[in-house]
Order: sequence, then C-alpha cells, then structure tokens
Amino acid sequence: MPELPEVETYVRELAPVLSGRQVIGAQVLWPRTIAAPAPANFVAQIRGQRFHSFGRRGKYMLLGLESGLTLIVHLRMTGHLLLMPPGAAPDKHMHVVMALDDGRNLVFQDTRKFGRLWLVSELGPVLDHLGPEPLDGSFMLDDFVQRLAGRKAAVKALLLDQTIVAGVGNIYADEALFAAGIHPTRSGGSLSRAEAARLQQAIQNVLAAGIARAGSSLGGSALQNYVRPGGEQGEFQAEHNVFQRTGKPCPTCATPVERIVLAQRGTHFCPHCQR
DNA sequence: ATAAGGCCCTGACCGC
DNA sequence: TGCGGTCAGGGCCTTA
Repeated sequence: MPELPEVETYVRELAPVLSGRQVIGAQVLWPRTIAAPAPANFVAQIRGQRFHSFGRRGKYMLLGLESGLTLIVHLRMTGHLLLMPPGAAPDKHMHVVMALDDGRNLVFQDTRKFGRLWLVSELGPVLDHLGPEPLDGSFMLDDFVQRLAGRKAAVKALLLDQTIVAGVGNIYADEALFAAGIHPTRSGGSLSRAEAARLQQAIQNVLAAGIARAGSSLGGSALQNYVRPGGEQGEFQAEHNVFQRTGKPCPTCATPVERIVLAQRGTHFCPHCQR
C-alpha cells in the first residue's frame, strides 16, 4: 500500500518525465475518483495545463501546474498513477485518463476505487489537517511527546492518525515500532520520553530506508499492489523485519513474529523484542 | 476531545 | 468447476 516512501518515489520518478508536459485532454471514467471540483469542471480546467512543479505532503502527491492550480493525488490502497505509452491497452480499473502532448497518457488506475484526485488553487482545505512532515525537520520531539501524552489509544493506532505525524501507514508503523522495541498495543500516553524519542527516530529511519529502496511492493498482482509509475516494483519489502512475516523468526531473537488486529489493521510484531 | 466502528470497493482466497 | 462468504485497509463519517 502506498505510504510516504511510495508516494515520494512516485514524485521523484514522475518529475523528470512530466515536467513541461501539457495535458491536452482528460476523461473521467469513475466520477467519484474526483474529489474536487465536479468531474466536468475537472476535465475543463485541466485541459491545456502544463506540469511545472512536483512535491509531496504526507501521502498526498502534489503536481503543480503552470497556471498555479495543483493536481493533488492520493493513491489510498490500490491506486496507481501510471505513465502509459501511446496505444497501451485500456483496462477497467483506469478511472481517469489524461492525454499528454507527447502522445502518452497519465492514467489514474485503482482497483478498489478508494483513491482520490483534486484540482485546486488552494492546498489548505485538503492538507491542513495533517500533522508534521516526518523527514523535513518539522517533526519535533517535544511536539510528538505532547501529542501522545494522555492518549489511551494504542500507539500503533496513533501512528496511523495523520494528524499526529503525516505519511505513516500500516507497513511503516509496524516496522518503526519494531525498530524502537515498542509493543504496538501500548497506549500512547504510556510511552516515556526516551521511548518516544526512539520511536521518532525509528519512524524517520524506516521512512528514509523505504525511500532509498523505492518503496515496498508486496506479493500479488500489480493491480492490487504498489508499483512505480513505469510499472516496476519497489525493493523495501526485502528489508521488512515484521510486516507480513507472521510466524517467521524475528531477525533479532528468532521468536516467531505475531499478528494481531489493532484498530482494524493487521499488526505484526515480535513479542520478545517489543515491550 | 477521544475512541470505536461502519463504510466505500473488488480481487484473492478458502471451503464445500 | 463453481459458488458463496470472508478478508484486506486509508481516510472520512457517525455514534457514544
């Protein structure tokens, strides 16, 4: 599933190939994909726009256009933003097709239809709810400690809350808790300052490592899982210590990795190393 | 304010 | 082989 490292990989790989390209037309095949504006207005407004700048906030991709509008893309579970050569075969999961001036198509494809696109002049309404960005120096220990203080919810659930820290999803939450040696069911408020500091550092480390390996592609078909804009897989799954490794030995102590359900999410951890 | 649960979706997988 | 049921899950919404 696309989290911060996967979205960052998208931005880095799309920037050099999309920069300066113009959208000459667009089709919306599943209207609910367009969060704003109304789909007909989205089609009218994106026509003629030229890609100009590339950024990311949490799990949101920010594709800046020359006019000042921004195309915001959230891939959610199974979304892909693919750059397809001329004449590539369409499939039923392609919900938005943007024709580019070089003959290629920029296609939003999403099996489960949870992903969303916005075309907006102001980012605030879409992004303002997000907590600090974990890798740009705005993720401060004092603030993190304060956000966890008094919280009874499991620390794993709090890591998935995008208002506490932006961009962490199920994979990197489990991996960060493992790296910090913290049990996922611990309440947020029960963490000492030293534990919060370890967790903060672990979040930054696993996200940076994920980016360095172009994200995590898990088993299954390309339709279901993260692949890069050109269709290639990421490589960070080879470095997962606990995520989707139920029953396999913990790399540190060889205790079998356990799986529980927490906040409606599969949660993987080492019962010996994480306390 | 916080926590918990439902909802959106559909392919993969399981048991019969 | 075919079929029905269950599962996965990010963010948003409702409820308590």
